[in-house]
Amino acid sequence: MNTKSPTEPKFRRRAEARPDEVLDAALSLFTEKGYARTTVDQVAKRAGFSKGTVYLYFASKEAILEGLVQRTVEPIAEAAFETMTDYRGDPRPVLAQFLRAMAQALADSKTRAVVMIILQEAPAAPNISALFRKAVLGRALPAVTALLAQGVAGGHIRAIDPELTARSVLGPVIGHLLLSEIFRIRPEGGLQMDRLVENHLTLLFAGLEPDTGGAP
Amino acid sequence: MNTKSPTEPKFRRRAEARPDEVLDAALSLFTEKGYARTTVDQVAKRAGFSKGTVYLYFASKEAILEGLVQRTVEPIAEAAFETMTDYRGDPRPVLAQFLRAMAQALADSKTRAVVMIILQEAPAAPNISALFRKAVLGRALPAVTALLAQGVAGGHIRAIDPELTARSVLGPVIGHLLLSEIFRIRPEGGLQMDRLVENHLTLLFAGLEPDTGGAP
Amino acid sequence: MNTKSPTEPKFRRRAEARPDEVLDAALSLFTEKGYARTTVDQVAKRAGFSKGTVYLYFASKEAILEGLVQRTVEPIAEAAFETMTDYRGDPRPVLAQFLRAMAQALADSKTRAVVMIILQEAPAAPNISALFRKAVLGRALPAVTALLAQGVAGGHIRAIDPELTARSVLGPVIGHLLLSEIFRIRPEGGLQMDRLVENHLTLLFAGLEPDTGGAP
Amino acid sequence: MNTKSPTEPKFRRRAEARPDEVLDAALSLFTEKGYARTTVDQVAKRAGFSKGTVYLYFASKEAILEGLVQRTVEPIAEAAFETMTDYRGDPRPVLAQFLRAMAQALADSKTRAVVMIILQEAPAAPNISALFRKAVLGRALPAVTALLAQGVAGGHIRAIDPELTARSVLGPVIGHLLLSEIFRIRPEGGLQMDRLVENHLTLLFAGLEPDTGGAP
DNA sequence: CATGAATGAGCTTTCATTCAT
DNA sequence: GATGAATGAAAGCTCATTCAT
Repeated sequence: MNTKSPTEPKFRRRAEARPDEVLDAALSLFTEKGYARTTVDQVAKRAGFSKGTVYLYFASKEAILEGLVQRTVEPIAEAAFETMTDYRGDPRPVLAQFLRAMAQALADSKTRAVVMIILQEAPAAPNISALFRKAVLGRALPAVTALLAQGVAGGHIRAIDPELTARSVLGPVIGHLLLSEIFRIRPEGGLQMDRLVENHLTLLFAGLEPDTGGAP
Repeated sequence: MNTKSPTEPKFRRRAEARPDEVLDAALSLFTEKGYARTTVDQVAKRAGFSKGTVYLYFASKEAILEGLVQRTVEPIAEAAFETMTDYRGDPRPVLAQFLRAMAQALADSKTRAVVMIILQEAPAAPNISALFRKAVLGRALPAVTALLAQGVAGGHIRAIDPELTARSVLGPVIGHLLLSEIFRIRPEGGLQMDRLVENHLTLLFAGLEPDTGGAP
Repeated sequence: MNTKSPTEPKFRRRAEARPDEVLDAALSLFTEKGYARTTVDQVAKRAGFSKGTVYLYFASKEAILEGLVQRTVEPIAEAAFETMTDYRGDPRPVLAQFLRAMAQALADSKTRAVVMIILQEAPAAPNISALFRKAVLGRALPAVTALLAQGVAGGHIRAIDPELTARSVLGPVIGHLLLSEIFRIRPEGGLQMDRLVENHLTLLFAGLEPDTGGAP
Repeated sequence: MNTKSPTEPKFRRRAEARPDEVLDAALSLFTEKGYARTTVDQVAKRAGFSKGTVYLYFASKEAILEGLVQRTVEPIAEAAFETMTDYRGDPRPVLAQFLRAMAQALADSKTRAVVMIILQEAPAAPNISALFRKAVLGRALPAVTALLAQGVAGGHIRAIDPELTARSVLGPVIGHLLLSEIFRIRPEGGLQMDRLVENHLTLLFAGLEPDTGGAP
């Protein structure tokens, strides 16, 4: 027999979980209605406490958004960029590893939701976009570009433009995400980000194959 | 007895031009500050008349947004899908034509801006995203998918998954757009959407080349 | 029969009187309950329109306070300081004129109320106190001090400290005001600021009389 | 079984000191930022304990203000009015004694600060001003008035209006205080309330000298 | 006793929308 | 048709007060 009251206690003390509860509630609301149309009061209610409590943990509504981004972005960034530095040789195995890491990160629906919010709010919230640019894009794009450049230089891959080709590497993943999250257009059976990545890798790897000279 | 001033005003905008002027003003403001942070008054001022006049032509702020999307989306859709229906043969020339048409459409900064606004406001205004889905995506994706499927069936291209490969076809363009518009990450010298497309086509076409299993 | 509705029109247009109506309402409320405990909504209601209308004419609650001070302070300042510059001779007639001007200004209950509000809000609202200091005190005190100093130098009055004596000149008026407005302590029959000034002048003039040397 | 820690805490403030610590903290904050802009939390923090503890000793924020006034006002009142009752003769020595006592009381910066707070909060907290009126003004003014009246009656001083002259006696001290505390206008070298009083007494005593209409 | 997490009423301010002129 | 003054329902945020621990 449980000595605990059957109803939740009105006050839970010293809850270090609070900030995360706020972020979770905010995330679901921001996803549903967008940041601008979500009120702090709604966030509080969904998290299960009152407006004032939110402000105990976050200085402003915008700070909630930043907290959300920070919580999500760092892990993504960590996971993805370790293998790429100073690699020499055929870039393809590294690209495969990188894209699969992205697919895995984006398998988490919270991560996906935060990425979408970043894309949506970045133009109006400069520090959000700066944060994401610094932690993710500013590292991923140069890394892929450099990887491709040395692959071209070493004759491992076709002589494409490395900077533009970086978009061909990453773009399909982003596009797939957008179609799914914004327009609800996704393959039967769900997102299937890993299948997307594998199909994309097949195409990409064949595309990158150095020209052996003898095509009709 | 003519109570009217004998001199006609030198410039009198025709009333029919009004809605477009409102939409232009709204577009530039929505791009600068986002939909939510733009006031109807600002739109009116920038368009050169007063708040009340805006409401003469648009029933609500959201109607302006819808008008904006409608005005832009229709032409895009028209331009892009004519060649693709019931085509038989190697899909690559058609894909090239299609992607170049997209590049051209997106060369117009107004078009780009509207697309970005759709991405940003989609969760808040579902009818906006529905409009875009119906007019553009719901036609482009099936068309590309069908095109690829018959190419695979006819042995013109490698045996990839047509539905997923459609993302590999379109994704890089979307990704390039996002990087440029949201994060201001773009090649030196500007967007260069056509260079992106040409580089992408090179890669894509090589990637789609059927595996001949051993060259000539 | 009057075609006009017997009830006041809901919308009175282009009312240039609005700012003054707001200031009058604000003044009475600030006097009753203090600035901090008065809400903008109360000001609006008392002025006879809605909250939003107040913000059509004043950018913020604090701007109302500043408007109030500005409206009152300038006239006071103008009225009082003309005669005092570069005067040579017995200061007493000039002091009499000056104090009577003050008494007259403070005979207006709005002026009194604003002065009280300045005294009350100045410590917390630095620009208020700066405004009053610059327009009134920064001119009145040096003027009186200089007037007394030359009176002492010319042997017209007793050898007192001019700077401190300026407080003896002005203090009774201020004190009388405070007692009346804050503590409701006033002579039977009302404020009687002019009687106060006349009594004060009698005392002050006798006090300033140069010592003729022959006292017991 | 002693559950208490065996080592006594080195410094344990006696609980009786708490209210005074709260009042001191409140006084400094109210002086800095005004009553309305000071939060109970700030008071608690500055006093060195937590918000809840403040409410152990004071029922409300306003009760702190009242406590502050009460603590200060009583001693002033006691100090000042002993000599004045039923005095017969030339009022001037008594006035000197009284004003010097006031100067001494106001030499204490805490006392000055409380007086200023009373002036500022009076309209919002009528019981505050009532307290001060009852304890100080309601006694001081009649006392001074009566003293002057019997001085006039006895021919010791000029035939002025006793009630209004009471303002001439006290006003300079009040004015000096206001100039210094509200507008930071004070003589070089600080407040110098005693110099102000001495200068004022010189002037006042000469002013009160009965008109002998022709020297000895 | 002491704490500080939690509350929610209430504040200032904004702005989409209306409508008399 | 145009205008812009007026509205008032929110929104973000603060803070006096309470009370479980």
